[in-house]
Amino acid sequence: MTSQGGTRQPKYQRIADALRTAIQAGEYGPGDRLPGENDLMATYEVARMTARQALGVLQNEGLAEARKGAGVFVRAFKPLRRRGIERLAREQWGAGRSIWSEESEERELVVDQIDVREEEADGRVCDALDVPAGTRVWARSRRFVLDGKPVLFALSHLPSDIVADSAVTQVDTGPGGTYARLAELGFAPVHFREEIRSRMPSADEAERLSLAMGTPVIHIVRTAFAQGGRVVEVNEMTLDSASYVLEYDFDA
Amino acid sequence: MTSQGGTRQPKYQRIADALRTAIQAGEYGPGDRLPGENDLMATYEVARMTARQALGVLQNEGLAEARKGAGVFVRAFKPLRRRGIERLAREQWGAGRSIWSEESEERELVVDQIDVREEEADGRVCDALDVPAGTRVWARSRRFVLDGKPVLFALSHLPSDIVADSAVTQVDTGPGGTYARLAELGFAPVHFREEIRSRMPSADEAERLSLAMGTPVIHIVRTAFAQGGRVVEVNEMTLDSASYVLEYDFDA
DNA sequence: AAGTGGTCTAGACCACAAT
DNA sequence: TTGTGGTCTAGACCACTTC
Repeated sequence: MTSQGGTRQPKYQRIADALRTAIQAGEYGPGDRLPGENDLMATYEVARMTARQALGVLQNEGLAEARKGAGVFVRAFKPLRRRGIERLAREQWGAGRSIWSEESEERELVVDQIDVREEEADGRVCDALDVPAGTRVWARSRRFVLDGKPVLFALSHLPSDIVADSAVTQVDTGPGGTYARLAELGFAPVHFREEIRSRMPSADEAERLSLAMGTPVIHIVRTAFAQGGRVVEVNEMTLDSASYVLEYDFDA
Repeated sequence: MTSQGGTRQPKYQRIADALRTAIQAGEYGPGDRLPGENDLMATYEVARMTARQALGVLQNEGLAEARKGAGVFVRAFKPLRRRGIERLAREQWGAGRSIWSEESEERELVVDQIDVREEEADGRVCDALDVPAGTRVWARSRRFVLDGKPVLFALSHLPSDIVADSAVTQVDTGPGGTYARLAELGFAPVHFREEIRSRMPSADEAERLSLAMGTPVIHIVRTAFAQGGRVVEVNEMTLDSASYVLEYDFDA
């Protein structure tokens, strides 16, 4: 009687299925506590590791979240809407508004872990910026924390020969941000390309974004082009997938 | 000596870190076999479940893939590039080309699990289509398999009062596909909105797309608008995140 | 203090893949 | 046939949260 008792499915999957069904039926709402390891051991007559494995399935699916010493809870989602195209319209940053003001209405946005430095671009960045190997660039990295929850980490690279003497090299880039400064320097971005990937986070990323198990990250690489086609910025963003829905609006 | 021996990290994490470092250093390339459970038990002097847990970490990160009876292997990635905006330009489907011909150059594309039926739209679909509850709609679902690997599952809904007597209700929609037929009916899409989310797959989705552990799905909901703003199609797509990079190109 | 999840051990049988 | 990963048991100690 070690494994299946006539059925094809492993015990831990059957237990996970039962819990998942209960969640979807609304028996457990967002934030509710699920039956714990001890409960499952008793009701299903299985060993600790088996009950654990069942709860692990739900966590890996992103449906549940374990809190040490407290229990396993149904996760709640309330993602931000990020309008990929509107938010970069010239009027937005031209008017001195932050690109962030719209999507963080009524919520407390903190930008921390800010780091601004000049360095020699590595191969990957040179490729993206379309500059020769070893070119000097400014690197700006920062983390966005919304209502106490880290939601995004951004790493931006700009060629030094363009931004060297501007506020882009400062922690505070001033009204309208980096793109307003680039415009003043005669390198206003006129075209953008965003590449989107999704994958599971590294342990490092999971920590920086306080990600629960079973939470992928969305990776966006935005390339900004000035008139004439020169690349003026490459911005790599890593987002908590549970905190975002991306939106792109365009004509046929 | 049950858990840590002076260090803060769990053993299984240290083992996983060592393997991850080795992979990133190129000691194990894509497709290579990693040390198995028995190897790890011997070299790190741990129990089976601990070695197992270490390998589980890498699988959940999407870096490795277990093949029963064979071993654990480093995963390989070669994503398709999906150009979100260009691919929907009027010229593409207006000229009778399939929207798919571009991105599947030189590769064998099979469309299977095709299902076309009329039904009463549920609340979620009514909402998305902007029609009253209970409206009749045509539902088209199909799966795309590229070189033997399922990469995408699509479920499209269109209002019956628009498409009822057209080839949209047939398995084969004819040259140019659904959008060409809509154009002939006087409801050519002129505007699109794509909403993008990422999450871990349900067990069902994982099976339909043959997803390895640690592989998120990308969920795209595309809404097509005709002149005047009427919603003519809502298409929900579920993509294997390991098979895709999405690209959006637009002007400031 | 009691209960929870996190880690770990040392066994076991199974289905499957490679040889 | 041998080795692999998949499942499962029955214990154990720990750190943490809640009361």
